[in-house]
Formats: sequence, structure tokens, C-alpha cells
Amino acid sequence: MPELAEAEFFRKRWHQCALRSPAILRIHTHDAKKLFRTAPAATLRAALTHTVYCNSAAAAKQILFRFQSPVAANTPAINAWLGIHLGMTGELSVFAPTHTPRKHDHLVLYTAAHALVFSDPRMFGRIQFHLGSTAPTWWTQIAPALLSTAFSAKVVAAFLQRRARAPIKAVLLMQERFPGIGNWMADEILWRAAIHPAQPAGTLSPAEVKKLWRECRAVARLALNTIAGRGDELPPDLNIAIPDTWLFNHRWEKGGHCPKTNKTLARAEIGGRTSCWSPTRQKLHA
DNA sequence: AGACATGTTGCTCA
DNA sequence: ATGAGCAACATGTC
Repeated sequence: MPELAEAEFFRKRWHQCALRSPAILRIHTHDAKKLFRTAPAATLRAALTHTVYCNSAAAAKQILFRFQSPVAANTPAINAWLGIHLGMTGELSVFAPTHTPRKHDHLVLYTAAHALVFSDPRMFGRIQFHLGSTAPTWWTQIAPALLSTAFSAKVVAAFLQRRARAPIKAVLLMQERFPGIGNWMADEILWRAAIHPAQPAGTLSPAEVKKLWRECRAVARLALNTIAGRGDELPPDLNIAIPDTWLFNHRWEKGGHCPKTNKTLARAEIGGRTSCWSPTRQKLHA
């Protein structure tokens, strides 16, 4: 599920509740070493218990939550940074404080009013942790956001040249330049830009590169607005918000049709991932 | 039963 | 050294 906008959706879900009841009273963790590979669960539990939630942010497919230890006046507060990557099947949800951890609830933060739950059946996600006054490098090193000025058409063009022989679809999935783009966003962008997913990145015309860059930003903006909501608003359901004018609602259904051309959508593995495109709209060229 | 899944990483080979 | 391709990870669903 989680790409750029879903990460922000799940961040808000925890945030809205954590804000109202911010003291962490108790923490449950599962034994999934894989998820805690860079932050041992015991260390995290010890450091985070009795801290207080401050704020959070989402970037790319990652979420950062900041907590502080209550300390005496005149003493600088210690920040505890919790990072969550949702992987393929990760999810953040909120239950009553009486919640009993389910099979795939790998991390549960109990406050007076809630149980903040991170669950992930496939365990492709990752939990990170850091103590210190400044944000950790695994957070600050995330590439500049699609909607930032640093993500310029020029920077995109240069990146495509370095990856000239790779299919453009594979290039869009590279987080070091396109933070937060995943399989469905990449297909949505290419469909709107009318570029075939297998087109080698170095063979895009200057006009196509410009169009691709614009659609990266447009899809990021639309996805954030519709999936993650505007401002502090949170859509009640992750699945109901997306209009049928997007490729999104047609790409997985068998015999799905392009909402622009009404032709049957094509599907193939490109760049190691299943890709979906509209054959009359997105054509390979020299 | 078997194919497939909205992600990353680490290994090969060119 | 750099880029491209692919298997592996672990579990659930159709």
C-alpha cells in the first residue's frame, strides 16, 4: 500500500491521536528482528517509554516521529526519533488502550487514550531509532521532495542521462531522485505524460522530460491532496478517495480500460515490476 | 495449487 | 568504478 501519500496518511492517523494523549506509558514489540534490524527492540522500548510525543513528518515512503523525555527546567530536552518505513504491507492504526497485540502488530505504543499500532505482515518495513538533539542521517539524507524547488526539471534531465539505458519506469522507482514514487505512482505519471514505461530514459525528448517532470509533481500533489487529505483533515478511508479518471482505479482489474482512450490496458513486467500502460497513448519510439 | 502483491537490498555481470 | 538486472526476503490473497 504505502507510497508517498499513504505514508503521510498513516502519519496523520497516529499524529491526530498522539497529539491529544502524548505520554507513552508502555510499549509492546514483537520479536521480528528483521524490522528492528537497525534498532534493537529492547533498546527502543527502554528509550521511548515515558517520553512524550512532540511532532512528526513524512518524506518519501518514510515517517519520522519525535518524542521528548520530560526533564528538569534549565536542562535541554533529549529528543527520541522513531523512524518507520512501511515497506510493502506496513500500516499505522489506532485502537483503544486495551488493545491486545495481534499476530502482525510489531510495535504498539500505549498512551492513556490509545494504542498506536504499527503492523506489517510481510515485514518488508523497517523501524529505526535515534537519540540526539538533531534529526538522524537516515532521515536527513532522504532526497529532496518532488514538490520542493530542488526537484527541478534540470536535475531530472541530468539524472535520466546517467541512467540512459534503463527503462524509464525503473528510473522513476529510484528513491535517490524520485523519493516516494512507487509502482502505481510511476505508472500514473507515465500514463499522464504519455510515455511508454519501457522507453530507455536517455531517449526521451527534451519535451518529454519536461512533461515527465511536471507530471511527477502533479501526481504527487494530487495524491497528497486526495489520499492524505488537505491540511489536518484525514480522509476516513484510504480507498474511497481516488476518482475513476485516474489510471489507479483500472490498473489492477483484469481487462481494465484506459480512462482516456477507453482501450484495453497493457500489462508486462518492466524494470522488475508489473507495469500497466495504455498502448495507443504510450508508444515506444527511437 | 500457483501466481501475484503499492519495496528494498545485495549480489552478479558487463 | 558505475550501471543494469535479478533473486531474495515473508506472508497473505485471489
